[in-house]
Amino acid sequence: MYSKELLKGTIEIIILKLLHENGSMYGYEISRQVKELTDGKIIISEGALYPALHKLEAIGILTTTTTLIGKRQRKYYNITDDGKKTSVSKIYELHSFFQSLNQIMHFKPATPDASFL
Amino acid sequence: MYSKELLKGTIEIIILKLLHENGSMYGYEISRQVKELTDGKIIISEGALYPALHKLEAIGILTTTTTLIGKRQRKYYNITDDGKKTSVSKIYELHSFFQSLNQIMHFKPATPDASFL
DNA sequence: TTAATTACATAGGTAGGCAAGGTATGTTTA
DNA sequence: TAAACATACCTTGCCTACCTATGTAATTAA
Repeated sequence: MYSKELLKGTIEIIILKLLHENGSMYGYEISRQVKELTDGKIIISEGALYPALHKLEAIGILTTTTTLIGKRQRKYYNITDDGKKTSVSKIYELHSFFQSLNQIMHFKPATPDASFL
Repeated sequence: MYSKELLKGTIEIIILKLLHENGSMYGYEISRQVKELTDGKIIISEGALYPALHKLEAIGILTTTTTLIGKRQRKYYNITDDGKKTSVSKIYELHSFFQSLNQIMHFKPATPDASFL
């Protein structure tokens, strides 16, 4: 696992990115998918995930629909049109930040690339 | 300027990277150089910079030598051998984190690259 | 002579994320 | 059949890195 500080500010963007791609997901599914996509290297804890989802719902970025699978509830988070716009701008911001950081870190040649949407 | 949260966890790494490259710098110089390298897009505030430098000094990553320029003091921070090791591992960690994030964000093709040292 | 820049520093507040805990159902395995 | 693990939701309390604001003081430019 990485230094806990690095993840700050990125969790919300990760959530929005996944929801933008998939339209609708439930909390546990999001946490699983992040773990799977990163080979277990990025783990979003529940104490970070659920408060973040609730906040995004509260500000109208997400809506929820709850269903029952057997007796167990499952709460789907759906991204709104507003959320999609927010998602795009946040992803863009993260990408720009990376490029700025690269000007210091020289991780790789700065190849402008906007294929992330 | 970027979301303040994104910078979290990276300030220390930025400081170590610059000091590893230049051997010795003073606080104000570091803040200027970060601003210049990133075209003003990344600003390290003094309230973040000086506490970070003091912390790194306290744990033996940096040493200091104070000189006088006219009547004004200037405090140079020098990176120790221990600091160089820390620097390398932190930079590597940041690079790995970026690669993991890319597996979610698809910013660009994941081209393994270790030319950042 | 006033403003901007250089150069250091600290105090107080914010907020995101973590650790830990709680509740409950479903499934596997020993 | 019992224990262990996985699924699925959630909250509280705490940490700490960072920001804003403020302070001091010398130097330089307008």
